[in-house]
Amino acid sequence: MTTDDQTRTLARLDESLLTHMPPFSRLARGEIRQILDLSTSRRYPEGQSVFSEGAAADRFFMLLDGYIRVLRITETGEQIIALHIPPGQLFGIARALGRTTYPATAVTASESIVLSWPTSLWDRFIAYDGFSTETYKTVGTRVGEMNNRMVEMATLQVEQRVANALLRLIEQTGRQVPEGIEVDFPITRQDLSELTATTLHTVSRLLSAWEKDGLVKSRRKRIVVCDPQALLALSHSGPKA
DNA sequence: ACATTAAGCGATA
DNA sequence: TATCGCTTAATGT
Repeated sequence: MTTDDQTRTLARLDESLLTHMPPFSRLARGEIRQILDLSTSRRYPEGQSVFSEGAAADRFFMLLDGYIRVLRITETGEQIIALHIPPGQLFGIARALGRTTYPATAVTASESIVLSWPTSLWDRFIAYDGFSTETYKTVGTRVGEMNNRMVEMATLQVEQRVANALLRLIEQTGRQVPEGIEVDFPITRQDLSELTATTLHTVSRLLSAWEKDGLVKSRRKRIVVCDPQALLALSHSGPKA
């Protein structure tokens, strides 16, 4: 929110941008044209805040490219990462949750292209064929994921939590590379620790140990999973003897 | 089985 | 050069 090329609309957007995004895939070309003409597109550099927890939800968003990190801040100022959002998904859809403020903060995990609309248009969007069923489907998926993570936090040990988090990351945002599957955006040990409720030190030690056993390969801000099978086995093995 | 503290090192800007 | 990401050891709970 500090430096602004604020609401700069990029060069005229092509309809094909949205035709294959689930919330809009059932719409006619003309409808998509209208929707695009009502939208504002903006590019965010890595690490930029798109909106903040508690702020008035005056807009809702569609991620065209990049990755969004959804996080909350605790009373003591620590960050908790709730989930990551891949391209093609809506976010900041407070109205879908019956809220007038954003329930969490959204930060770009990598350079991102974001489309947004005023929340006042939400009811109009809901009327579009397939829009509401698709958006509630993604809401359901996210709630389910966070629910699973709650159970994990309460029952699993740190090593298994981190293994699970890594598996989900490559499943949702993985990119095939020669050595294996790489998390598609820059991610630090600190980030991974905020995802799994542990410390960056523990994550660092785990990754070092896994790397020695050939399960992963990591450099600064980049993590490649070489052996998902072994990681999966680790993720649901009981406490160590 | 973990967290915390501290120290140090290479990469990055 | 200063900061950041990362590693490791030692120590505490």
